[in-house]
Amino acid sequence: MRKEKIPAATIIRLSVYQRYLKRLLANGVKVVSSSELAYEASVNPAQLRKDLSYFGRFGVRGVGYDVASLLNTISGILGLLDEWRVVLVGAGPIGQALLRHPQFSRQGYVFEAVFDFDENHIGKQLEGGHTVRAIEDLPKVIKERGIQLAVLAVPSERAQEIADVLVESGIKGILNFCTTRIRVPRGVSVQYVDFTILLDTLTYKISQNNTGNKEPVSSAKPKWAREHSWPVVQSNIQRQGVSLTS
Amino acid sequence: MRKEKIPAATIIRLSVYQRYLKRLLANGVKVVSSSELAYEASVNPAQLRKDLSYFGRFGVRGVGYDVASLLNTISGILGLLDEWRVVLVGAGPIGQALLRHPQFSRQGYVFEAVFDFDENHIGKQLEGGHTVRAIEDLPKVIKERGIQLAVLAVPSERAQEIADVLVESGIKGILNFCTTRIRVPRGVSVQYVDFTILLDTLTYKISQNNTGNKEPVSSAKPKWAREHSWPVVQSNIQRQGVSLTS
DNA sequence: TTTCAAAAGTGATTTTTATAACAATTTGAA
DNA sequence: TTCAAATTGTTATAAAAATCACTTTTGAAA
Ligand SMILES: NC(=O)c1ccc[n+]([C@@H]2O[C@H](COP(=O)([O-])OP(=O)(O)OC[C@H]3O[C@@H](n4cnc5c(N)ncnc54)[C@H](O)[C@@H]3O)[C@@H](O)[C@H]2O)c1
Ligand SMILES: NC(=O)c1ccc[n+]([C@@H]2O[C@H](COP(=O)([O-])OP(=O)(O)OC[C@H]3O[C@@H](n4cnc5c(N)ncnc54)[C@H](O)[C@@H]3O)[C@@H](O)[C@H]2O)c1
Repeated sequence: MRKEKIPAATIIRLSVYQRYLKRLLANGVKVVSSSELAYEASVNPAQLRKDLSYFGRFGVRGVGYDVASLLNTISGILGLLDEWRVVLVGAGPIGQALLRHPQFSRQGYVFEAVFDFDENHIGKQLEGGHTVRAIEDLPKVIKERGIQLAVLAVPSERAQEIADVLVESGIKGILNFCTTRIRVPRGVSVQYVDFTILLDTLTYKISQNNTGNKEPVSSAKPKWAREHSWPVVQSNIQRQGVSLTS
Repeated sequence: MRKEKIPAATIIRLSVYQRYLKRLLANGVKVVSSSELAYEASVNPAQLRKDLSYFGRFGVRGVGYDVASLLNTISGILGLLDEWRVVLVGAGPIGQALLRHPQFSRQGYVFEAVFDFDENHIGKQLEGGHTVRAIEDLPKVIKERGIQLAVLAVPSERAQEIADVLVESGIKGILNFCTTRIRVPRGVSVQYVDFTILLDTLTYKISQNNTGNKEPVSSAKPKWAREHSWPVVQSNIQRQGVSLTS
């Protein structure tokens, strides 16, 4: 445990586990086994245990994991015990859809300020109570409030220039909805949300199936699949995006 | 070439290459080398050549790749030479942001119909000319028009039941914005667009850095990095989501 | 108590993916 | 016509990640 390099996929899975743990907690479930939780997350139970083992030992052999405590542990690992303040750049349709959504605040993310370039937007009060500010104020606000996270939802051609400003102002993580890869220095992380690429992978698979060029379907159930009423789905955590990090 | 199992990450990268090829074509660039294109996509040039080699030989040694022809080839591989009709389920903020966006039609995706449950939405004319239809019509429309792709943007609690209807009606690929994993039978593909998970990976990394628990930074430039004016970013294609497929 | 079944933790193994290295081509200039 | 530079295609190697299989621990029932 510890020291070892932790796979990026592990972090993603932790986030998925966390979500199910929240649900279990809400349902009053006290204890959960690796198989149960892994099944919910559609991963191999050994994988789940391995994922956790990078960080310590949190279960009780023969028993399972305490839901509340594991949830707390994972939240801590992900850095989610504190509130995170976020700036939104680009108050277009995507940006506004995000602002409205309760999922973020539930997870501890708070939109602290919203910026746009368009004169027609600036000063407008948005649903949810945010007022759009001029992009010129961005560096000041970030620096003064020590904000570390940004959501980038400007037109893609603007992505790099805004990213440069964000980095310059001290932002450490960018959730990028734009369809261009951006370059950031080491120490700043970027995650891409790229719908069209995901659609393309769907069309690829459908085309494959249609042309009879099927994937070698391993029709055997995975050993760890439990009996249940719906079709068994092969666990399949896939690379699903491209991320520039440094 | 061929036969071999093709990594999911390869398909994602093809989509990224395709995007840059489009841009090159628009700029009148006729020929591109693996290093140039790979650099744009932030991957290793050997990786790019390997990716292409799964499907055939498309370049000219000593010269490079013909932009127009490679673009066409990749589009063909991804199944993007034809138009794809898509149904949207859930005309909330996310759904509407998608409808409005020109990126999709540019890539050959056409929203063929929009469905919602809410009486207040049904019948409404949305920006872009779509009329919201009652969810009850969904199976009929999908079957009659032979639609294979769906975008799922309903409240997450509804995700599974709607997915079941989609599958039952003949949908082969689902782009899922909901925050629950859905189960689908073999032969149907699902891709998840899950913003909060991506934010969580950002907070994880930032927390790591803040606690001094830094990643072992390999400060050496990758060999294939070219000289240029911005900071060199280590290529880093990461697992970036969780996808259930079958 | 003792025994058994359940289930975590983890080293060993397998599988998958990425990178490197180099032979084979091609072009163009000497 | 020959040589050198550029650049692909591909095999070999390395790295990373997932899975297996076994050991240990626990709790509860006999
Ligand atoms: N908007 C975000 O920032 C965000 C972030 C994370 C996740 N998501 C997820 O994306 C999905 C959509 O987000 P949103 O903000 O547009 O959601 P929303 O809940 O505001 O809107 C969903 C729409 O679906 C419709 N609907 C409800 N039940 C339906 C049914 N049975 N059949 C058809 N339509 C139905 C509703 O009438 C509404 O118009 C949600 O699952 C949400 O959790 C959104
Ligand atoms: N909406 C989608 O379905 C979708 C799909 C794929 C990709 N994207 C990408 O997501 C991003 C945002 O999408 P959208 O539909 O909200 O975009 P949009 O272009 O409609 O809105 C972007 C907003 O950014 C503002 N803006 C422009 N220049 C700015 C600047 N220099 N500084 C600050 N603000 C600026 C604009 O005024 C506008 O309000 C785009 O990059 C788009 O390519 C969106």
